[in-house]
Amino acid sequence: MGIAERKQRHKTDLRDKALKVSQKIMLNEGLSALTIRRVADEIEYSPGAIYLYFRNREEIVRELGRLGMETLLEYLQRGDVAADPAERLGVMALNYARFASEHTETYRLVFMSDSETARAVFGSGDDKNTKGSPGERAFHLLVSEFTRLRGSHADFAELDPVRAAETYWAHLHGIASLKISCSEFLKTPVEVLVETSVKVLLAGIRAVDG
Amino acid sequence: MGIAERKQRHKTDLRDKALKVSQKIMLNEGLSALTIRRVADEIEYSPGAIYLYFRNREEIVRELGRLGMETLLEYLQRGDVAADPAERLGVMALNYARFASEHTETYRLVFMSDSETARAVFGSGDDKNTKGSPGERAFHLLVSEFTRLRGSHADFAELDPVRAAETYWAHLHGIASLKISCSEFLKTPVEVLVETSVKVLLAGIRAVDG
DNA sequence: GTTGTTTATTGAACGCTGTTCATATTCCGC
DNA sequence: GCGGAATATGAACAGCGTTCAATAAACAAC
Repeated sequence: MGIAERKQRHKTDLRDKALKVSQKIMLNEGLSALTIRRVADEIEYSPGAIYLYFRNREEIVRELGRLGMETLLEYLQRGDVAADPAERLGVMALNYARFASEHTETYRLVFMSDSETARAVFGSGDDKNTKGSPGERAFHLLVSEFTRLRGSHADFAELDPVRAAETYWAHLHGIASLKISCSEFLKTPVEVLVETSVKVLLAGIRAVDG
Repeated sequence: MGIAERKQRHKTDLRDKALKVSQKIMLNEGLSALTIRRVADEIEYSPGAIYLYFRNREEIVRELGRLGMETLLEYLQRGDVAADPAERLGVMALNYARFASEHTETYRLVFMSDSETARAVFGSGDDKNTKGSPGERAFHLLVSEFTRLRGSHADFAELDPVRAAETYWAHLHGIASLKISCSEFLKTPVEVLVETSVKVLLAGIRAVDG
């Protein structure tokens, strides 16, 4: 049945093309420029054809969110260069901030718009992806790093890895998103803020939980 | 010249009414339900009339942001009940989180939408309001509390109040906004997260800057 | 190769949005 | 009462997401 296959391939090809175009539009002109008619124009189909591949605009946005989250995951994984868990957490923090500043529109889309989008990224997808959603995997990176930290330093013996990871992430997200939505509010450069925050947080966790 | 006054009063009355209605709509049905036609309907005027009182929809949203920020300011000022600076910072943090959860839509509008809105809230308004914008005043509350903390505890002698306030705010914002946009991501209840974060941050600041 | 059926695609339409503007109405000083 | 200014309207424009009857294309069967 090569025919059915070919048709299926054509269909997913078109879907991918639409997705790629959508991402290009979002990155270049912002999420508000991402309209059904615009995507249809770009792939040289009629607006209605988009609905053969996506339930609605929201589904496109959600997919872009997932794609973005995969990228964030890659950024975080580059923290592996360091040997010490604490140092790795520092590198991850800086990479997190770098992702936010280099992919502002994506970051906005995933973390600062309606909760439906976030759910698509963090929710354990229906697919039998055993590794979990990109959001879960990213969060797990932090958790396991804090677990490692607990094991390697006696000062952190009482640390709760999940709690610590949530605190860590929330803090990074606070810096990154404040910079995006209230750019002139934070006078201190983001890198400086992140670096000192990492120090403060680790010192604080050690003092409180240790 | 009673007539001109009356007309002016009528004009500002109508503007206020439109603003009040707009706020009601936003709070009850979300920002997306706030449309020009809807506001016009509610105050029983034609859609075009709105543009006699506001330059555009954005101006309405910005005003709602300012109003919301005034409320946040009130929430923060209730931290005055405590005597100790550190304790006051703790109360303020909890009140901040409470504001975000009780005025989710407003919080979203001010801190999680386009930077123009935030600029209206944080930017030193053109008006000769000597006390500064509500955003600046709110931030100043934190700064002065950290200044007080520095003066009252030898442990915090080297603390930079502005830097500390930024870190503090960013962290609170991180928790509040993550809870809003990725509600199921944070497993730990917000109050718990805020309380432990306050401890961690203060301990961390003491350890690093002290 | 022609037919019949299924699938893919279209283009017009609906109801909504913010915004503008010529028109109409209302009000005020004279 | 009259002229001019302020105020208000309602239709219009261009755009949006989305739906759907009508059409075109692709295929299977004969």
